[in-house]
Amino acid sequence: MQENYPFGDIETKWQNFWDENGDFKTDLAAAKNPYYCLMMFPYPSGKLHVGHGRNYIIGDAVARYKKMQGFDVLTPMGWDSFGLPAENAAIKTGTPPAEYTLANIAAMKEQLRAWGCMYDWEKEVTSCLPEYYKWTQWLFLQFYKKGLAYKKNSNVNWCPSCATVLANEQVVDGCCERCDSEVDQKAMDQWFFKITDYAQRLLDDLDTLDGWPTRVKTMQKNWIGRSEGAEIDFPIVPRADGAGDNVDKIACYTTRVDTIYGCTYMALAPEHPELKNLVKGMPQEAEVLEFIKESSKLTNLDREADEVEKEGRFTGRYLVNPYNGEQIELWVGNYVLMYGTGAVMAVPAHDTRDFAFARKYNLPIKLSIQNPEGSLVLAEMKDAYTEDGTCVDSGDFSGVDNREAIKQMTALAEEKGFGTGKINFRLRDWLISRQRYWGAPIPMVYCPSCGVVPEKEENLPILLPTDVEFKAEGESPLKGSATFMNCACPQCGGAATRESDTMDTFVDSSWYFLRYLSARDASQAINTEICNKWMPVDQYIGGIEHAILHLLYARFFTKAIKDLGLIGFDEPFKHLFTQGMICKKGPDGNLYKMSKSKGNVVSPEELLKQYGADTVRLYTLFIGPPEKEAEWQDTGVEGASRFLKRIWRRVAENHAILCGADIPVCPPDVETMEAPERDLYRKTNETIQQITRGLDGAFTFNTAIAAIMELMNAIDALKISADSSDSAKIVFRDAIVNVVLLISPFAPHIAEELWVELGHAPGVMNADWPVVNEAALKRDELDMAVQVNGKVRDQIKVPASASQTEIEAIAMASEKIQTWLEGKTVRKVIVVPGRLVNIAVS
RNA sequence: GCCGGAGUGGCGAAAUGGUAUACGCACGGGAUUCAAAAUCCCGCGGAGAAAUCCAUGUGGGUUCGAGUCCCACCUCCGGCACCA
Repeated sequence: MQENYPFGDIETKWQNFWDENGDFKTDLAAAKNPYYCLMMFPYPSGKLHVGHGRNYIIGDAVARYKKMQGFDVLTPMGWDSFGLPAENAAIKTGTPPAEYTLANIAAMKEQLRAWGCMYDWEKEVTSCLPEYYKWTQWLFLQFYKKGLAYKKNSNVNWCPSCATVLANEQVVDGCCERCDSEVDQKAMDQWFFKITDYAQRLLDDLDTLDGWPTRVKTMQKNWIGRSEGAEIDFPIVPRADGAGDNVDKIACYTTRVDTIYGCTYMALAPEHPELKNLVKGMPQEAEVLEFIKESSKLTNLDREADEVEKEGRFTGRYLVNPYNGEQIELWVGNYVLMYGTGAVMAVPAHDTRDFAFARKYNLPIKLSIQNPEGSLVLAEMKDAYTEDGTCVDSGDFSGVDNREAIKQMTALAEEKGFGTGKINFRLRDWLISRQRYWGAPIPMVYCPSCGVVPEKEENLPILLPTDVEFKAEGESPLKGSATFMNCACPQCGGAATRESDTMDTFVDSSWYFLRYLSARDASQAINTEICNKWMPVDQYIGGIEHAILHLLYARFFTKAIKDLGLIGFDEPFKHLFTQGMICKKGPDGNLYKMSKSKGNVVSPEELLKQYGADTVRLYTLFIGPPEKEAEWQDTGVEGASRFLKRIWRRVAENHAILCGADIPVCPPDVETMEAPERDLYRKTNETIQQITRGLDGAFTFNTAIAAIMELMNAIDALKISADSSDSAKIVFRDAIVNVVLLISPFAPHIAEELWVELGHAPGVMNADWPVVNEAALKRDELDMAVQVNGKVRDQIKVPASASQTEIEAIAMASEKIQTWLEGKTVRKVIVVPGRLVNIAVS
């Protein structure tokens, strides 16, 4: 056996072996013990850095571990391959998006392979290929039939730089998530998915996701934003001049109907649909219209500012509070959003924003909730009181607890017909239209006689045309393609035009995990039987950055597809693991997540050449707890490399002993061992126990690897040589074999090579995960600490069989302890078997 | 502002309420070597000559015993944020 660790040779060798052997191919129908290990599929940007690598390395370690535990593991990989970068590359270089994308996929496949990550490529899905997007389009049609896909003209988020609309989820601080340009509001006809129909289910089912990090569940809960309240109609006081209005009342949504007796004005959103009519012909009209104009300009900037001055204008109109018949002023306020009804009843005494607004414009303030101490005095209030309390000056409700009043007052509104209890969600419908080329075309047709018509299923896929021109500005490239745009109406056969928008790429990634299970099936999108067998995904692994967008959409799709009768489960991912990002110090000395723009990217190529894949994998897993962020340090890689070399060297140095025919092939026998051998044998089994426990609960790869390092230290402590006893050699060999088994999910290539060197048939990944020998863990004697008043004062050895009283006696007999007890009264002695004795003295 | 998470050596970090600092990195010393690299051995929180004392962001509390549990506060990170 070679003295030096030839990582380059063995890594190529075993990667080829796994391929040829089909070690990661899964027979979906025949599998008896399915385990679906899923990693978020990447956008094929062309190059992965070691930060991306963490996701695949963790996933591969889990897959290999589960395989050794006897599961039929499915680990597929695919490509989230529609999206803007390919289109931007086309604008820049003229390379067609398909060509650019497929070249990147090929390059990244090689990178993944070089890392030793094994996937069942027979199940590969590529979202930009017609075989896949045909079924994305098909799902769109099913959603359309069910009323889940609809078209609406609305104000949408428009990114001028990407020249496309964005979903609310893709707007961050008023800017485009992708390019950081400021997002405008624009009225457009757009396609939406009715995710709001599922708001309640998306919220409720979060409680069933025990295997998800609470952090992610909380983020989704906040995003869905459920609130319980009431919608109350305020009648409009007719104009003095007798001119009519379109409506005779304004509805407002409130979660605090209990404060309504303190309502002193109402404020409308500047975008409120009735606002312009209500002020028409009023003396205030010009001023209000000017205000609307200014506010709409400010909308985006507002979002970025921490606190924007609340401003408003009186409309000249009045409303009636239906509870007490009082007339209140109707205002327009820049702080009111077009959310709920776009109108808020203002209760300055009990809402911070209304308080500030009322102070600014000298509007009346009325107390309607008294705090439990009864100490609120209106004249002394510096800010609104927003807590619970008792209703005051609230007609029949005075004296009622405010939480109770909400129920009673809502009931009254329903009884009298001027209001109703209502639940509101912050979540809006999902805008999926994109005015871009590189996405799945929305399979809808516009016919002059039939109107909006869905394409026939048998005509799918609606292929992306190739006769298009890519320009940085202007309309969607699809609009310029006559071959694409002109079509026959699916209903009447007459000349018609296609929808020129394509779907948001998040649509593609909302169901790919189902498609892996029937990736080559040209006859249907989803194989119900196989899906029900393999889903939900046992372990999903990906970045925290997808906590809301992708994971919420995928959950919505799963529920909608279930309602279509295609699958039998509500939630797609049983366990979710979100790994932390890998950061590195940039040239300026600050820590950033790895990115090209910060100049702190570590490419795997150089590292693989210098150290090999196993070293990079080992370091990536050892760097820290996998769910936390970690800082990449080049010296750390060196350490991982050193450790693998050390394992290799131990096997090479002791090859004769490890494979020698002169040692009996039999399991270690605890009864006949000398003490040092027993210590090592115990350590080996303790290590197996610790690592197995760690990997089953959380993914404590870092401590698992530390445990293997400790075991290696213990192996070296035995100082084996040719002259050692058979018993010692057997224990030594057992320890080395277990090191190889335990490290194999993390550093699979070296493990495979050493496995063979140790005399086994090739294929450590198909070996059984080691099992603890309980007999090895037993001890005759235990080391225990003796504390006096909680401070360690001595170490004692006690027989493992000693009773608590016996342990106490041994502790008390210690000379050191005696000196600490001198002149003191022992009040209490606590014995924690196997750990310590604590003597409390006064 | 609201909701999460975190704060432990020079650094990355360990620790079911039970001996704080495992494991690794860096550093120092020694062995080997003509020399170096590699490797192997030893040391490595602070103060102190030592006994011993002090150390897990700060201050309190519960407990025989707290990094861990409770209360208050400080700092950092993430999410949400005029949602009525």
